[in-house]
Amino acid sequence: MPELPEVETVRKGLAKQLLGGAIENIDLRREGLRFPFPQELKERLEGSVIVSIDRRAKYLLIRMDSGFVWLVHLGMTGKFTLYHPNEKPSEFAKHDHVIVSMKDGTVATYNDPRRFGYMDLIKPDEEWTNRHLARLGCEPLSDDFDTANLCDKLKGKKNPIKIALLDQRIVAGLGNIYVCEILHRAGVSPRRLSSSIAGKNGKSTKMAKKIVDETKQVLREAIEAGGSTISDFATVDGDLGYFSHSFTVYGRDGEDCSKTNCVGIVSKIVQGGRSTFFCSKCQR
DNA sequence: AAAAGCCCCTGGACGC
DNA sequence: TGCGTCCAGGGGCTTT
Repeated sequence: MPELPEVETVRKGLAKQLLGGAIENIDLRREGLRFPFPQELKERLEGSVIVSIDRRAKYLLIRMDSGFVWLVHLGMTGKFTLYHPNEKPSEFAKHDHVIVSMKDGTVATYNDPRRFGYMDLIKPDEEWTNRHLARLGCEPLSDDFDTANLCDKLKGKKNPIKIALLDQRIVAGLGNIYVCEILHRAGVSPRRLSSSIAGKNGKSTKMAKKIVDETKQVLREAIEAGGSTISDFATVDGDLGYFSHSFTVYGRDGEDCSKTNCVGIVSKIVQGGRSTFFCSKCQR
């Protein structure tokens, strides 16, 4: 469930408490999540010190002093919960699959009912060849993601823009909710062909610029709000985010379009097997 | 090569 | 209260 802003919120929460700490023990309470846990995950991480916690797209990259990187994807329902040394849980909850015990007594549990999450262990200097990271497009909040970059990626594409923006090779970190919101803010129909947004002869379109601008804007707002919440996402501290109240189209089918002067009604369609919410009046 | 479809999994909401 | 059905924010993999 977590999209980029939520993962960013989790990253900050984890970093705040775990940075500089040494991992004493990792308890893998099942064989794996979506994929089996890497063979050496436990032994390579135990005893290591966490030197930084970064985010790439929706992945958490927990970097060790040994040069190894612990990659974590939260899937749809992955959640970390942190316990201070003096508030260790007496027993573990259902779906607590990974328990990380730090030398200072801090405990982090990874809970994931649907087990769509996954973990990988990246050897030193092998980040750029990792199967999850190698083909990712640029970070939407970086300067690399601009109108020219987007148009270049969309050039000649015959799929709907909604599908393209969900493709992590085009731009990395957007999910279903934020793509709906971005297209609504940008006034672009989710059904519009990607190639029509790319423009012709290297000339970009106003729609592409709107999409880029609104992408950065909505992500910044959501990160600011501490990530959004729908049903079962909580930040690493257990606090809920409030950005979900700011969704203008997601989950609002049947409601009046919230755009000033627009008299449309939000509708719900299915694209690529997933729900798209949009206003056919102001999104063209 | 690109696009479309399938699948992994549990739980909550809803209808009867 | 107890079913059955549908749906969920992701992405890797296979098929066309």
